[in-house]
Amino acid sequence: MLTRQRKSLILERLKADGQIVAKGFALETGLSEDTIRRDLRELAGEGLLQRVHGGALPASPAVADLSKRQHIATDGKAAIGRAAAAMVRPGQFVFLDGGTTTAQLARRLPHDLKATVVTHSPSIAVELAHHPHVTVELIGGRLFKHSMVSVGVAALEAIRRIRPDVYFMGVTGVHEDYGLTTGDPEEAAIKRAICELAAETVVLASHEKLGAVSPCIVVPLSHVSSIIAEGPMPAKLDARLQDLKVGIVTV
Amino acid sequence: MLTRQRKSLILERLKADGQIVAKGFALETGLSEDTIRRDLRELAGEGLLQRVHGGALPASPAVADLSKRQHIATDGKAAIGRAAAAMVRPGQFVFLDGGTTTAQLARRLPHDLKATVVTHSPSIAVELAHHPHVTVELIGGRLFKHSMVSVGVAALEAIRRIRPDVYFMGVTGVHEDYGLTTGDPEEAAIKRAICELAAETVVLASHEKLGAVSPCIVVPLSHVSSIIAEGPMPAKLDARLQDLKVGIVTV
DNA sequence: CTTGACATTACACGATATTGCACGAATGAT
DNA sequence: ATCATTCGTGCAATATCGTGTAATGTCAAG
Repeated sequence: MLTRQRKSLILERLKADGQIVAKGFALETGLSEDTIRRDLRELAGEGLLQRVHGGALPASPAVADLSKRQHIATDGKAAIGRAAAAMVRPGQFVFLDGGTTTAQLARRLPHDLKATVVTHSPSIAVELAHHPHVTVELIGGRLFKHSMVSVGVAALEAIRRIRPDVYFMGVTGVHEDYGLTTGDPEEAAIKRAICELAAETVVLASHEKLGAVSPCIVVPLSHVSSIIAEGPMPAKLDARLQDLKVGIVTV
Repeated sequence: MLTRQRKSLILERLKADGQIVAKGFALETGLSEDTIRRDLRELAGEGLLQRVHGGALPASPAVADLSKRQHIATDGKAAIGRAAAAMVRPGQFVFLDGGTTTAQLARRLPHDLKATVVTHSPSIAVELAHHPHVTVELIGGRLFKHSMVSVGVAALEAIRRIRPDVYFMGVTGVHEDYGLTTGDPEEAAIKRAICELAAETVVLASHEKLGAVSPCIVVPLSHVSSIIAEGPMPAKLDARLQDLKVGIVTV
């Protein structure tokens, strides 16, 4: 990777996330920490960003407006995204769910990854536009604005035609008895369909989802291959997952 | 290999990949690194690319992502967007093309408008998420990242099932003889399909598009109901449009 | 056909830039 | 106060750059 590209990548990320963590960024990009640190120092010298211990912040503190702050995902979601991104193998055919956590995943995919990503979320698609070697396949349908995903029969029909290697699913509840749940019945149906077609299903769950239950059941826990969760797993849920031989990754 | 060929090969590759690595390119082409470097230096001298250590990057930050381009929308595009937004009637079934101009349209739609908007562009869909009473229908397909629109057979198939009241089309060329043109054949085909299905087609053209021609023909001017253009219309084009009874709105 | 002017290319080499590593200093967390 | 990170600097290894030079190829005039 060329120096210039690296630097613009850093600035881009900085604008998107509102921060850069030197070590994390080095890991994501596969570059050495030294190089990243050097770049950060130089960019700071040019006044393009503000160097801080551990990473960097945008040069102008004005960027800290409220709308952007909302977009800054919690550290937990970022960590989940990073862990999930690391699971994607080159050449795979991946289905990405909608939601802020999966958006983090999309952003964290290695910059040089060659793969095909299918999604029913326009915001995820926009996110993936920056990845030069990722082919994006968009699932159409009626847009459910709350979650920013396509739903309805058109979406279902399009989904039925694909067989993803792995489905990264976002949910609002992961419960030992009720399984995976979400708030909208249409969305639940779509998730269910994808889950049944995908060879593997990986669930991304930030802390508040663990042990929680939402109105609509997606699938029981037995349909899940792995779960990437934030923080400590509640004992009951953990036991249940172990029982079902579901892979557990905590970040 | 001739110098000219080499140079155009370099520029072509640069446009496709967004970067050139001197050593790698030399290896691929079987040419010596010196030659490549010389070419790069010369091209940089002509301002056709940007020389960096290790290779070269595109001269214009035109490759800068669409989101950036949207934010620097010209006043003209904003005005076109506003005029077009005013044409939308409540309850209509509208197809919105991708592109920066149509993004302006989406942003300018009255906040209380009740209508259905179909689009094959995820960025337009994201834009429309803020409109509480607009139902959004997304057309899926393979994502053509340059323009951020779905293309391919899947997109075409989905489009064939709808009959929009009005199609707001963006193009890169509006010419008295060649009609409407754009840069990508797939995209042109999609535009053509939508145009044929829509009851009305309204073309949005910022100033630089008037009288211009791009490689791929979409449809002749006779297929257009109205055109919303920025600034003075070239005389020939104006005459031709009048002839064909195409409505003309200048902003 | 030969010759010489000119352009292009490949190679050599010193100069410069980049990178990764080591180590002591600085920083932040416990 | 202690400890683990993170930082910054110096340094050596490597990669890349630009220039000079010789070799090769092209072309037109003689």
